Amino acid sequence: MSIKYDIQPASLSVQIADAIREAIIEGRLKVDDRLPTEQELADRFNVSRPTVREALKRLAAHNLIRSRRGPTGGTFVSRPSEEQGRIELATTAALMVSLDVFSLPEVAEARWRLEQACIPLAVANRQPAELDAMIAEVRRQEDPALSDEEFCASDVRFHRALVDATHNPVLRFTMATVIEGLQPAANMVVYRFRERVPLVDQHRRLYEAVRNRDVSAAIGALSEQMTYLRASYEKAQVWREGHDQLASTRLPTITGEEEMGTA
Amino acid sequence: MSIKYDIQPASLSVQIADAIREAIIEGRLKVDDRLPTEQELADRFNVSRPTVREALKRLAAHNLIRSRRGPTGGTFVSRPSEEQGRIELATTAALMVSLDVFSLPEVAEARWRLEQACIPLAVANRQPAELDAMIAEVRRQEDPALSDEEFCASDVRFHRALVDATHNPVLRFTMATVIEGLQPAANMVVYRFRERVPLVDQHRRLYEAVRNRDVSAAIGALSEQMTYLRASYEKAQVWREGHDQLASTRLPTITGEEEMGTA
DNA sequence: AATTCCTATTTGTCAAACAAATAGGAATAA
DNA sequence: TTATTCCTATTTGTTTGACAAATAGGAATT
Repeated sequence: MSIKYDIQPASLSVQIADAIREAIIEGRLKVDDRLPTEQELADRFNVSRPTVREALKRLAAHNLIRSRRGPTGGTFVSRPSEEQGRIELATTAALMVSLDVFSLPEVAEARWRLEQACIPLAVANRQPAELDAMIAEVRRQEDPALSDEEFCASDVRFHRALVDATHNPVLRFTMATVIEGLQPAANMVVYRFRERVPLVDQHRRLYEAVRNRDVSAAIGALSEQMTYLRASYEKAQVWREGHDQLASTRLPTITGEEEMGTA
Repeated sequence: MSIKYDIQPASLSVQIADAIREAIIEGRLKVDDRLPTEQELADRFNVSRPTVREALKRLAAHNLIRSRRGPTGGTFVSRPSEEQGRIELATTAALMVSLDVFSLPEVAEARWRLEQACIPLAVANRQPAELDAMIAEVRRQEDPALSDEEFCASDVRFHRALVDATHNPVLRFTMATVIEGLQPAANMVVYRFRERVPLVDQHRRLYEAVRNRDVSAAIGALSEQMTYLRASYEKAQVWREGHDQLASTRLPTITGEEEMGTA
C-alpha cells in the first residue's frame, strides 16, 4: 500500500515544478537547453499557462532556469554557478539567524570550528592576491570614520579572503553559509557590544601568520577573536532575549506600502 | 548618478517578492503573521492577481510563506525550521555536484577538513542516542544484501549521527551541505570504484573512538576514510570526464512527457 | 444540545486577450 | 551590392474576469 505523504495532493504548479526539476537533475534537460514554450508546457501538462508560469517561477526562485522574451527567447536551464550557490546558502543561513533560530554563542562556536579547519589549507595555498585582499581590509578597518555597516562588510571580506586562500572551491562554497550568512547577521545584532580595536589587531596578526605560513599562530589569532566574539555574543544574547528582536520597530500589519507600480 | 544593475528592470513579480521578503527579514512581517489576501496585495501593488501569485510562489519556493484556502486561510509567514534549511542547503549543494561544478577530489578534501573540525565537539558532547545511531548503521552496513542505494543512505546517516553528536545546531545545520548534499551526490558517482569492507571498518573504529572519547583515534579513522575515498574519487573522476556525465542516458529534447494532468 | 446545511471568504485554476521585447526577413535607399 | 529601415512573427510578461475547491462559522433543523 502506498503511503500518502500529504493529506492533499500537491498543487499542480508544485507537481509541474517538481517534474521539470527532476528532468534537470536527471540530465534529461541539460544546461542551456531550451524548455518548450509556456503554452506548449501548458498543453503537455493539461493545465493553463498561469499555472505553468507559477511552476516556472518556483524554479526561477532557485535560479534553475532563466527566461527571455522574443522569437529566440524562451525558458532555458541555467548553469548553477558557484557564486549563485553561495548566495543561496548565505541567504538561507542569514534568515535563520535573523529569525532567531540559532543562539549567538552557538554561531560563534560553529564558526570557530569551521574557520579553524580552513586555516591549514589557507596557509599552505595562499597567494599574493589573497594576502593583498586581507591586508587591504585590515587597513580599511583601522579608519575610525568607517561606519558600522562598512566595518561589518569589511570584516566579511577579510574572512572571505582567508577562506579563498584555501583555493578549494568546495570549501569556499560551503563556508559561504558561515562567512556571508551567519557572520553578518550575527554581527549586526552584536555590533554595539564589541570594540573594533581588538578585532582589527586580531585580523592583522591572522594576516601576518598566514603570510608567514605559521599555522599555529594563525589558529591562535583566530581563537582569540572567537573567544572575544563569544563573550560579546553572550552579552548581546541577553539583550536580545529582553528585547524580543525587532518587535519594537515592527509596523502593525502593513506589508509593502505601494512604492513601485506600473504607472 | 545611480548605477543600473540590470539593463532592464526586474519583472513585477520579482519586485513584489523582494518587497515582501524584505518585510519579513526586517521584521515588519513576523512569523505566523498573515499577509493581506492576494486581491488586496494586487490592489496595493497595482498589479493583477496572477502577478501577485507568481511573486508568492517565488517566496514559497524558499518556504518563506505557506498558503491555505478558506475563510481563515490566506498566506502566512513560515517559521524557518532547521530541518527545512538543511534541505535547502543540501539540495543546492547536490545540484552543484551533479551538474559537475565541483571535482570529486575537491569534495573529498573539503569534506575531510570540515568533518574533522566536528570531531572534538562530537567526542566531548556525544550522548547514548548518537552512539546507538552510529553503531546501528555500522551493523546495517555489514549486511552484504544491502543495496548500493541503501548502503549510501546508511553512510549518510552514520556521518549525520557523528555531526549531531556535537550538539551544536549551527554545526549540524551547516554540515548538511556536506553530509546530505555533497557526500551522497559524490557517492552515487563513485560507488563502483570502492569496496564496502574498508569503509565499514573505518566507521566502526570511528564509532569506537567517539565512544571512548579518543579524539586522535577518531581523527585517524576519519583521515583513513578520506584518503581511501579520495583515491576512489580520482579513479571516478577520470571515468566521469570520459563519459560526459549522463549524456548517454539523455533523451533528445523531450521534457516531462505528460504523466499527471487533471483528467 | 447536537447535527446538518448554508454561506462567505480565500486560495487554486482556467480562458482569452493585449503589451513588450526582439530576431529575422522584406522592403527601401544609397 | 550594401546598408538601413520597417514589418512581422514569436515568446514571455501582464491583465481581466470568471469559476472551482476548501473550509470556518453561523443558521436552521432535529
